[in-house]
Amino acid sequence: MSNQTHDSKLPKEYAPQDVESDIYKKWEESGYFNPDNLPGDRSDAFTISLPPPNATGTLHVGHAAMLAIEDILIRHARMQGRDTLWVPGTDHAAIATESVVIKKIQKEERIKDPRKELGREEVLKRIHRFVEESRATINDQVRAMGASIDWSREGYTMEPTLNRAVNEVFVKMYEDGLIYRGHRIVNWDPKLQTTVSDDEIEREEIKGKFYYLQYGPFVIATSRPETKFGDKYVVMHPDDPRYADYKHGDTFECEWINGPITATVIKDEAIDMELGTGVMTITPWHDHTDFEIAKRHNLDKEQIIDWEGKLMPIAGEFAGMPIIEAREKIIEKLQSKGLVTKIDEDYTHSVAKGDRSKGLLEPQIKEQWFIDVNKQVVNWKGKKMSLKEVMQDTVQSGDIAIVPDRFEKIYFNWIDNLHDWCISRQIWWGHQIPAYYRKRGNSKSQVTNNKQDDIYVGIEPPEGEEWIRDEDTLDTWFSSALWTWSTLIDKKLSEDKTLSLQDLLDKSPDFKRFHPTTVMETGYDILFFWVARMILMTTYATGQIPFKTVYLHGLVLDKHGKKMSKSKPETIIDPLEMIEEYGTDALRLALIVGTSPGNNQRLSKDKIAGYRNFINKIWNISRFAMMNIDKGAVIKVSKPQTLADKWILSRLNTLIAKTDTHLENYRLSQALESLYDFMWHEFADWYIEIAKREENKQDMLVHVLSTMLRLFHPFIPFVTEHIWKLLGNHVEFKNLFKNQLIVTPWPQVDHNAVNKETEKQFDEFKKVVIEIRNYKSSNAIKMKEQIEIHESTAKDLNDELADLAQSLTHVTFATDGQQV
RNA sequence: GGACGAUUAGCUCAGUUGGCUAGAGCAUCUCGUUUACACCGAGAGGGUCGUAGGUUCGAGUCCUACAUCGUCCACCA
Repeated sequence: MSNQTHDSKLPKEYAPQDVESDIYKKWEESGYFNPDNLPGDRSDAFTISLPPPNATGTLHVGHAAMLAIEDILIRHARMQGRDTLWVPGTDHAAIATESVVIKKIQKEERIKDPRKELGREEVLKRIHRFVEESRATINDQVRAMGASIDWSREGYTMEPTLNRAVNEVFVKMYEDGLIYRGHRIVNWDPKLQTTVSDDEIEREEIKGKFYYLQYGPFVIATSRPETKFGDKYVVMHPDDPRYADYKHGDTFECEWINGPITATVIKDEAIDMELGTGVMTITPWHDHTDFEIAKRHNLDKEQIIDWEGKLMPIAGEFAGMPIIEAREKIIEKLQSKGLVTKIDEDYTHSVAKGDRSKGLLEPQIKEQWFIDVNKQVVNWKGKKMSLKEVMQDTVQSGDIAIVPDRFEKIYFNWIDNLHDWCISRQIWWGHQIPAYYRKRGNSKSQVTNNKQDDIYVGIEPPEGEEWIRDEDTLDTWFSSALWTWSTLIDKKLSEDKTLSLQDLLDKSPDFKRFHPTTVMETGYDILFFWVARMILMTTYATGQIPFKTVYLHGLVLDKHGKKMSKSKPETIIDPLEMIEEYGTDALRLALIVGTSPGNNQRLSKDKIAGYRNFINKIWNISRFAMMNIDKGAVIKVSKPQTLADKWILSRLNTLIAKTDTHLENYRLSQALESLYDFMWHEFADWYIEIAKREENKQDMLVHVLSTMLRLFHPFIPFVTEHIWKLLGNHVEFKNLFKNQLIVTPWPQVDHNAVNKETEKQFDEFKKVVIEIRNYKSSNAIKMKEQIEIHESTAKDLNDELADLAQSLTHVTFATDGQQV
């Protein structure tokens, strides 16, 4: 029974589950999420690109927080009459998705090595299908959060338009010499069989052994003896007095793991004299520092560990062994030769692990594609700058602001340490690199991507069958970095291959209308991965900044301040379960109140339940109003009659101004706390209590309530929309309810209504009432029908207020405020 | 090793450019079924704002040092 239109039968408790999905449907049908359909004249664009959730898994509570924050900003802007767009989309999440699907195939179909057994085409087909399914699931969950997203503009990092953008940027960078292919030391993940970028590394402190080995006349120290087979260079600082007798380039014979070798002395300033013995041997193939030293002195490099993480034939009897296993055995052998001088059993050092695979990474030399971050060829503000410099400039100049601003320091710190970005990945799922190779001359051997090949880089494949495309795909962040503008490119236009990238941008109406975007709201944990790279790629490709403000939220932790993790299901708060139990609005409040940008927050069911109670309070305030207002009444905003009226109007307008200021400065939590406090502790606790005792409150009640519904709407869209409709059915008021949905306008401050003197008077009155109640409470036991009131307490009140005070305290005292 | 945070009531946290007699929610205690709400109402207790200095008419807020916890970064052999 739909009894909710009969006010007398409005239930005492608000049941979000009964109304939320219908309300969302109405919103979608209204078309208001699409700025093209918004009423009014709108020119000032307000755009947010939704950070695309990964195509894997489901929505977690971190996503929920992100959606709540962005929806608040978006709804507020829309109600203010701005040209408001929120673009959604999905990220293909290359490595993450591919490994999830591979594992799924292995488990469900018992195919050991899907890549080998099914082939590239079939595997990609499966991944596509998987992504389609999980995209639909995620989008429904985004809807459940109430996000007022323009679904008609949904983007996807693997769609043709974005692929076009990716290829265009790649080619442009290649032609500018910003993308190059070269043998560099990369982070190799033996588990996933691909390179990963510096930012995809997790470092972990581990305890291990530290071995001191006799190497000819020197003692060298290492934690990785298994890399030492090929070491034939011994390096020391040129100024080290201990080794002054040895000259750069000196050679000597010495006994080593698998027999005698000839070693060469190298002097290099990278050596720390204080550390260990001040001497080390180098393994350029498997260590970043060593690689740099070898490069400086043009030394030989040799691979010791293969791509699976096993020792190569150079290791002799140890060949084929995994490194950990080999380590002990090598030491045993060295010990038998008397070459181990000392073993430090308790040595902490850090190791690199892949943040996806969690497996140990091995530095390897490999020919890969890189983006040069130091080459000064980027046009920016009339100068030639490097990508690094442009990234610095955007924030330094204030073009982009980061909230909270302390992250600007962290951002600069990251740029200072930034190396060339390795962008090629040896996986299938992703944007394939638009590079093609052709064997030079008439060699019959296979194309090997080496220097002897011709290279062609372009949007379209080159003519001729002998060209073979690079098998590798691009780092997923390469495409995500284009997100703010690639999603605004007109999809039809992008099919026209005759247009340049610049043409595409110039001719895409959405790009011109909505870019740069207004706010990028995302977690601080992907500041480097994504935010910085959007700045890098967007400034380069479009000449524009991607966004004006970066708002960073913190992590959502469990009740005990721990990260929620899949391995500990009891710590996980599932947003969908919370929505089911408490309603979306309550969850949204719990995710916003008490949080501040850049700081982690704790979430518990208790907190959500607390805000569920508040939602119900709003419901009952509205219920009271509707029970006390004649059905079908035509409401006008009449002049305030009593002190209480003037007071609530003054407070209401102060609140509107305060809410505006807070929201403009991204202080969402404080905006909400002011609203909460007014609604409950001023409107409900005082004004409504007085409204029960004073006459003619209909106009004022509708005015305050409808204003509050609008102020609250960005934060708690469902319950406010629901009440808005009920109220619209109940009374007529300034035509505000006729369009049924709360879209516009945002309440304006009536400065005339703000009166500090009135507020002060009312505060005095409140004080008296509280004092009486307090007195009554402390004398509860002796009290019967009446109570003695000190003259001083009530003497300031006029007759009218004295009556009111009596009524509010259920105390009778004599007229003139005299004691009884 | 470098950088950045946090430290405010029993718990979780706000506190905007220095003006605060330091706030909220939860928890605790007392009272209360007054026709919006027990997912409620009325009241109470509870903090020398990590420590030590400094700047200022005035500091939770700015500066310095220290302590504890946490996060990020780094090519320590």
